[in-house]
Amino acid sequence: MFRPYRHIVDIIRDLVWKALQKCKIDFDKDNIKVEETRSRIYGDFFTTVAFSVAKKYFGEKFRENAVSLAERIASKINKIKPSIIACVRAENGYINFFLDRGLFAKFVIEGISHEWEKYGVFTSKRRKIIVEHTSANPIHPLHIGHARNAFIGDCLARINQFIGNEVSRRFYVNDCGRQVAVLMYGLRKLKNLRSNGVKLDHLCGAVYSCTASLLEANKNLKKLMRIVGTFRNTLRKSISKEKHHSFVMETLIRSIALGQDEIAQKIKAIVGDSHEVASVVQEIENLIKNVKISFEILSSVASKWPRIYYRLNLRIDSNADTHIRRIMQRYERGDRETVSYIRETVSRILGAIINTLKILHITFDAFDWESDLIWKGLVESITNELVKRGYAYRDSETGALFLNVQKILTDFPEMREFYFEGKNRTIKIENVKNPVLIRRDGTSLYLLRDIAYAYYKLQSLKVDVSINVIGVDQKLEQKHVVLALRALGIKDVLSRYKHVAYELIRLPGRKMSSRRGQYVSLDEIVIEAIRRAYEEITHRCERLSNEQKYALAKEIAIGAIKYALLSQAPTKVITFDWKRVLDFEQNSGPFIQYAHARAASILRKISWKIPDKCDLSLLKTPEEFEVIYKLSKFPEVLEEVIGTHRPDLLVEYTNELAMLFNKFYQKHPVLKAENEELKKARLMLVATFRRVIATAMKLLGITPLYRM
RNA sequence: GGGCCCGUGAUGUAGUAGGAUAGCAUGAGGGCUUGCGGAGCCCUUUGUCGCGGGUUCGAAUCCCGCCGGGCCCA
Repeated sequence: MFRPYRHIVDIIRDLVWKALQKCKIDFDKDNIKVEETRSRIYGDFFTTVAFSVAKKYFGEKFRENAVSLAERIASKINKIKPSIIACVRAENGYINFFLDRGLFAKFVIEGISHEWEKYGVFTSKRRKIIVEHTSANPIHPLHIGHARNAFIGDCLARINQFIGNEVSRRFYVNDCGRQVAVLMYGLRKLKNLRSNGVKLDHLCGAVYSCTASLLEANKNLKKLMRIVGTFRNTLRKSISKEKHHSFVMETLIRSIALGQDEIAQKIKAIVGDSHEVASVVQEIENLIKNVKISFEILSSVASKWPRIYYRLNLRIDSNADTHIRRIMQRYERGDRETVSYIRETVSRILGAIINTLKILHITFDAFDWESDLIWKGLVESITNELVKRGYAYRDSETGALFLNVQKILTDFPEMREFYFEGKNRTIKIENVKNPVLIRRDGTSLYLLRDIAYAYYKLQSLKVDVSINVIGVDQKLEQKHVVLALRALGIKDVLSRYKHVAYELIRLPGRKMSSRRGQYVSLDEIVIEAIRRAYEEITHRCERLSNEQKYALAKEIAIGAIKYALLSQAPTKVITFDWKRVLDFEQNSGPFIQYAHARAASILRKISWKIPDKCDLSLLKTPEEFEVIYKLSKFPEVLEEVIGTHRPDLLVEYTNELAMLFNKFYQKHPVLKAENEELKKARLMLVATFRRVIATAMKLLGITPLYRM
């Protein structure tokens, strides 16, 4: 383990602490904050410890004391400092540290070359870890929302593996939900459906969207009809006194239903605005809005997949819901025919999904089927255990089985802060709502199966930590999972089960939805990106063969897509934009690949024979120093990424590193350096840079390119 | 109605365990190449850090209230 940045910070902290002691000032060493300066005019590191001390010991005359204190500390440090710190200056209460750039260069580059491809590993602890990610419903193609999930999960898995953890990448196959049953129902209605060369996940996605949209539209229509009936009665009652003709009511209903707002307004004016009438009108208007939306969706789905849509439209049953529920029940029960049909279909769709991910260099170690958890009896035993321990109860009124979150929060105080996120003063435990685990009709909810799965991962697979990349919309549900695990006796659940929440990707103006067929599929993005990259390459390198060009274009395209999606903090909502995803300019995947290729090109010219001995302390120019300084922070960045689950920090780091290298490259010749010694030292710097950025890129899942 | 997240130049963003002149990219304008690969580099331009209070020597950062967007639960 080599952590140069941290090493220097420790040295400085130690110096400051010793100086404080000499000044007879008592101050906790861990509270001495040493940071990187924002601008080099203030040196390379600084500390504000003088302010903290002044605040602690002198309330008034604060400023004077801080300033003079900083000066005293600085002069003390100057007497005892090691040679790697060139000088220490007090300015305005700040204490600034200037490195000896030559010694620093030697220290950092020698250290890195000792570790080489292992540089960046910041811990020696070995742990068994699961990273569960993507876990998309196996009924439609992946869209960019899933891509964000996959990239975050894959990056975290890669880093964990890199630092020496035993990592298992898992995909949770959600095959017991209603969605799968809906798809199966649709497929059955479309016997002998031909794929015509369409990838299976895309074909099934179309069937699913069409089926689900039709079902939703029917449901909304039925609801509307029902309420219109009620509305008539209400109106009759409230208007009869005024002896309006029923003709008026009919016209009102029709005008609302047809969206003739003006007419509706006029009639409402005549009828009058009793509360009763107003609320029913409101309800009808909402329902009509829903019906309208349903039909808009239907028309968009129909125009996308006319063949499937029209065939389905003719064949769908009026009681389709019953059929679907029956499919679910048969599957859960293990009915042989249903099982083999669903298993086979889902496996094939899953295969198509895996293919998409494989192109993006994302693979899995295991697929955990939801149905297996049920068939093995795990869900049942978890339920029994929760009941036995008194954390699940049957509600006499509703007949449903609830998870007793209130009791868990009462019994385990440490879970309160987690659940309320620090703001436990405003909410009371008795106001918390207990979630349902099993409905009255005996069907279980996702929550229960998710609890079983989480329990399985931690206890049966015996891992230290389970990292779960799941959208923020699941936040509450994930909290319930953690609470349930605590109730089941896992005491250290808070440190072992991590929900990595990421925001969803939106289409301009609306949410992405597989159910409604509104999405941009990952496959089409990949294809388009490769096409763009291929075009670009054709302009640049004419000599390459078509296969070589294609292979390069593929890696560049993948780099661009991954970069675009990983570069933003997971907490931010991304609105999808082709321009951003296909950006090959600066601050992009290809940009860092280009920097790597430039360094590789230099090294290729010396046949990769990196000088073994050279005077690294010759590397003193600002451009050289900045690259080295950035290199020294690599392990710290990885630690931060692991601690916060934020791959965007690594993306940012890599981009900055590439930028600094480009600046160095532009200004200082390497192979044509002023003298032989300097050339060797710069070659060493280039080799070290290439090594570190290659590691960083691999951790992001972006392929380092040697030519492009 | 209750809770969580986000709000930073025209656009997309970094910085939020308080610290110096708010960093970067895109866009726009100008310049650099017979080269260690120009998918690059340099310069110019654009900010009431959503709004209003408060705490502090010091606030984009912490506290309170509001506004806008997203999500979850009703």
